[in-house]
Amino acid sequence: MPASNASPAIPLALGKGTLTRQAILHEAMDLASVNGLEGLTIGSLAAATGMSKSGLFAHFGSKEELQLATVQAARAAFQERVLLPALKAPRGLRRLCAVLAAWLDYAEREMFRGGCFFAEVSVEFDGRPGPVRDLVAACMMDWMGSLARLVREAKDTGELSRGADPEQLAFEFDALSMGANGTYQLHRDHRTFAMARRAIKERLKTFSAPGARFSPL
Amino acid sequence: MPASNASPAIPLALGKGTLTRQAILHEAMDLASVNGLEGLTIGSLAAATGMSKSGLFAHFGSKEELQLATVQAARAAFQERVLLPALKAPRGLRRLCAVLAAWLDYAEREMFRGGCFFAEVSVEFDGRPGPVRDLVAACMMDWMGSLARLVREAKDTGELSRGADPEQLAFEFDALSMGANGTYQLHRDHRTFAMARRAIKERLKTFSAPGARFSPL
DNA sequence: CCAAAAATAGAACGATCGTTCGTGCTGTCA
DNA sequence: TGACAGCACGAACGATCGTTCTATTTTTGG
Repeated sequence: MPASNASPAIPLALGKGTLTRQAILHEAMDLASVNGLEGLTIGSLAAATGMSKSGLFAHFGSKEELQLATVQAARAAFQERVLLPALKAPRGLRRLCAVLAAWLDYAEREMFRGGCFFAEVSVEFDGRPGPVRDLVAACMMDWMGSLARLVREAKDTGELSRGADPEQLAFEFDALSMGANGTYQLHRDHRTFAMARRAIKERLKTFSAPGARFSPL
Repeated sequence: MPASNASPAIPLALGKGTLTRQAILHEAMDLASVNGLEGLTIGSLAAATGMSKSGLFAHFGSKEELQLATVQAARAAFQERVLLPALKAPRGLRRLCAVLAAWLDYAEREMFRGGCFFAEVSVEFDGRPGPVRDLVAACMMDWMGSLARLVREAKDTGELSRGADPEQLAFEFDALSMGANGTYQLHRDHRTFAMARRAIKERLKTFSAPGARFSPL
C-alpha cells in the first residue's frame, strides 16, 4: 500500500507509476478476456502498451502478481461499471432487474474484447490450484452471493413469492447470463442474449407476486 | 487413410499406430479438459503417455492437427457415451430427459479430469480464429441442435405444449448444464448439479401437458 | 524369413517464455 | 547544483515451446 502518505499541496496527483500501471492493467484485462490469463504474455502486453518487457515486468515482479492484479482490476471494474450503477434502482425486484440488465448489457456490448473477463478466466483456472484460482473463485462467490441477496431483498419487499429460493435463482440467472455470453462469443449471434433475457423474465414472472413492478430487462 | 485395405484372416486387427494414437488422444482429452488445448503441451503429453516428443509428434504433424484430432475424439466420445445410450429411451419427453440426465451425469462424474471437455475448449477458442475454433463451434451447434430436436420431438408426441420454443429451451438447458459444470469445477460443490436438475425439471413441468411422463433426471 | 514400411527415439533448431541485471533517464527535494 | 529516488530500457539468462532431421527399432506382408 503506497498511495498518498504525507503528500504536498497538490491533492491526490496520481504518481506516474500508478498511472502507467493502470494503463497496463486496462490492456491486460482486454487481452486476458480474449486469450486468458496464461495467454496474457508479458511480451504481448508490453507490445500492446508500447513498453519494454522489463519495464513492464518491474511493475509486478512476477507473472502471478500480474495475473492477481489483473483479476482485481477486473473485479473493481465490474463492481464500478455494473453493480454500483444498478444499485441506484429502488430496492427489491426492480433493483434485481437492473443488475441483471446491466450485466447482460455489459457482456453484449463487449466492454472487454473477449466478452466477460470472468467467464474466460474462471473456466481457465478452475483446474489449477494457486492464489489466482482462489481469487477468481472468491470473485465468483461474491457475484453469486450478490445475486442471491438481491433475490432475498425482492422477497422481503413482497415482490417475489415466499417459494422463491435465492440460491437456486441466483444460480439460474448466473448460468443463463454466462451461457449467453459464451454462446455469443462462439457464434456471434445476438439472439442468445435475447433468449437469456426471455428466460430470466419468465422465471421472474413465475415467482413474482401479482402486480409486482419490473424494470426493463 | 491407412486402415484395413485387403486385410488378412484376422478381423479388424487395429494396427499398432492406430492403437497408440488412440491412447494418445485419450490422454490428450483428459489433459485438455484441465489445461485447455493450448496448455496441452506436446512435451507434457509425451511424458503422460511415456513416449518421446518426436515420436508422438509424428502421429499428427503439427500441434494444430493434434488439437483437431483431440476435438474430434472428444466429439466421438461424447456421442458414444452420452448421446447414443440415451437414444434408447422412447421418443419424446422421456428421451429428452434421458439425454439431459446423461449429460449431467457425464459432467458430474468427471469422465474427464477437468469436467466437460467442450466447456473448457469452447471458452478457450471462442476468440481465436482458425480451424480449431470452427470445429469446436460446429460441435456446439450440433449439440444445441440435438437438444432443440429432442424438444421438438417431445412437442410432436404432445408431451410438451405448443408454446414451448425448441431453440429457446435448448439454450436454457445447455446454459444450465454448462453453468453447473463450471460452478462445480470452481467450487467443487455438488449442489450446483442438483440446482441445474431442479431448474430443468421445473422448466419442463412448465411446458409439459398434464399426465406427461418424465424420466428421472 | 527377409525386405519394405511404419513407428519411435534422440539431438538439435530457432522462437518465445518468465526473469534478472546493469544502466540511463527524469524529475524532486535539500 | 547535487544527491537521490522512481521509472523505464536493452541485453542476456535458462527453460520450454513447436518442429525438423537422422537413425534405429519394431511391425508387417509376401
